[in-house]
Amino acid sequence: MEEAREEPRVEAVYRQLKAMAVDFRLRPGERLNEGALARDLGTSRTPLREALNRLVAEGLVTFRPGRGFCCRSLDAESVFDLYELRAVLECAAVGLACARAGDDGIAGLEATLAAQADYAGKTVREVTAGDEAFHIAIAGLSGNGELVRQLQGINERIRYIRWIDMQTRVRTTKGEHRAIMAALAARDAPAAVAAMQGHIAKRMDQVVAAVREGYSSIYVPGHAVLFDRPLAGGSDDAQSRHG
Amino acid sequence: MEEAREEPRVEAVYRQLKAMAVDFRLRPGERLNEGALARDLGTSRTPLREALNRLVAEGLVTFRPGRGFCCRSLDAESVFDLYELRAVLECAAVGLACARAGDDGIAGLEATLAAQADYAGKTVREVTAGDEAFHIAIAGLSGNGELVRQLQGINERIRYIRWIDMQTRVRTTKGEHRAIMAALAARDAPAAVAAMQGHIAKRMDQVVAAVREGYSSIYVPGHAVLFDRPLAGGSDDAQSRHG
DNA sequence: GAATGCCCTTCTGTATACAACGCCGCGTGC
DNA sequence: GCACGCGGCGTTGTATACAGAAGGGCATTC
Repeated sequence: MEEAREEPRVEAVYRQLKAMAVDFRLRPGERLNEGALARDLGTSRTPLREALNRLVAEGLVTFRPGRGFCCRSLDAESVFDLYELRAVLECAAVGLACARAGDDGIAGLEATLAAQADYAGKTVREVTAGDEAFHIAIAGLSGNGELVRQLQGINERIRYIRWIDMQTRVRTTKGEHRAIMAALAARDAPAAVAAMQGHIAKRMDQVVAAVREGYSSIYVPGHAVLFDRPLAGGSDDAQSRHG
Repeated sequence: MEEAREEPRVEAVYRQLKAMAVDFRLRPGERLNEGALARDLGTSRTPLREALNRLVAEGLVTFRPGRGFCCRSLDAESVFDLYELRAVLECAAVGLACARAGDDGIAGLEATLAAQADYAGKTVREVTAGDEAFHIAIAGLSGNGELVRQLQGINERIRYIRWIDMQTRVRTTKGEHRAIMAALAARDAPAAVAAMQGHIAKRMDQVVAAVREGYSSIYVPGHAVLFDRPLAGGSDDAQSRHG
């Protein structure tokens, strides 16, 4: 079972467009030319517009009647709001997970975390995907499917920022994840929530400050290639070697 | 300035379809015939499908490739998840509002609440709209636009259930709202969060139980007319008169 | 020289046409 | 008698055509 071989045009277009919007290959403020975009994606305008409408509802693309679609912009306020919302949801998730997760679920999460221990040779994209997967897995352990769904929507909108952030913060992430994991394994909800809150809030401060102080060249062309460059470091002991 | 006189077809279609989906005039499980629906709405299939795609992304409509669109269904699990998520978001909102709301914002909210005191002659739809508006206004005072946005999306999905719930619970709502308002005015975040949590959790238990125990005729045809019937009661003193 | 109005181009908004797929009923074969 | 296959009908999926609006450039006028 490689994949469902029946994939409608619009589905492929949708996924491609989403990927383009997430990593800002569609630049904000710039009107998307439907004709050209449809040609590039090898389709017609009808499925293209259907896909774009879905992305509008998800907040990845904006739409102004008569003027067409354009990619969202990431100002400091939106980033702050999204990070704050993410913190709220993830803290709630980990608290619920402490109460509801099965032992096998926690064991599985620990295994996943262990598998991510060595990030040597991985790209920023891959490491960030692992980070996101860890957080989503916790949300999954909360048992609330809607919570997972909302969180995924938020993740898509801040993924670009997390890529940037992850370029410099790889090493501190792991320890914080371990602390969250430990509290979760101990079913210590207050500790888990506190650890999660601290984990996200620290990132939020750094990220929002960066966006606010004019580093709004977050979406510069050519930036994206950095995310596919393998990282230098090895296991988490690398941190002490650098110290 | 009555309204922006330039309203594209798709926008009108979208709002009409959303209204139909919210109050389950589109019945769940039943395939929507695009041709017929387009004819009914006086448009063609293209804008109809664009609107439906937006509703899919919002979770009001589901879509299965090759088989078309149909209205979401509200099983007990979804309702539980949505209420739980709503509680998480609203508790966070009221906590943030305690810290951030301006005095004028709080005054405005108090005025709104006072204006809702008398529900004599109002329909369930109207009273529920007021209830929702109160909660959304609190979220607005949190200063987090994304939080408001997410909450509105959730509200649309559970509005039908709140209509049903509100038929019997009108009177208790008001006192609870006053308690939340008082804690918010006193900037007492823990009390406000606790009041909000209790307010929503109480409703959640009742509502989920009702859905779970086979009262899944929540979306029976003809049910909707009840929501447009004026209520009997008067001001909140009515409660003591009944007691 | 600058500003404003008009025309042209290009793009969006919507309808419609056609192709492909799924669904249902019937017939045939085992 | 049951199951499998086939064909017709209806629906969805996609392309394309056309109309209307927005934006830009040029000319004209003050």
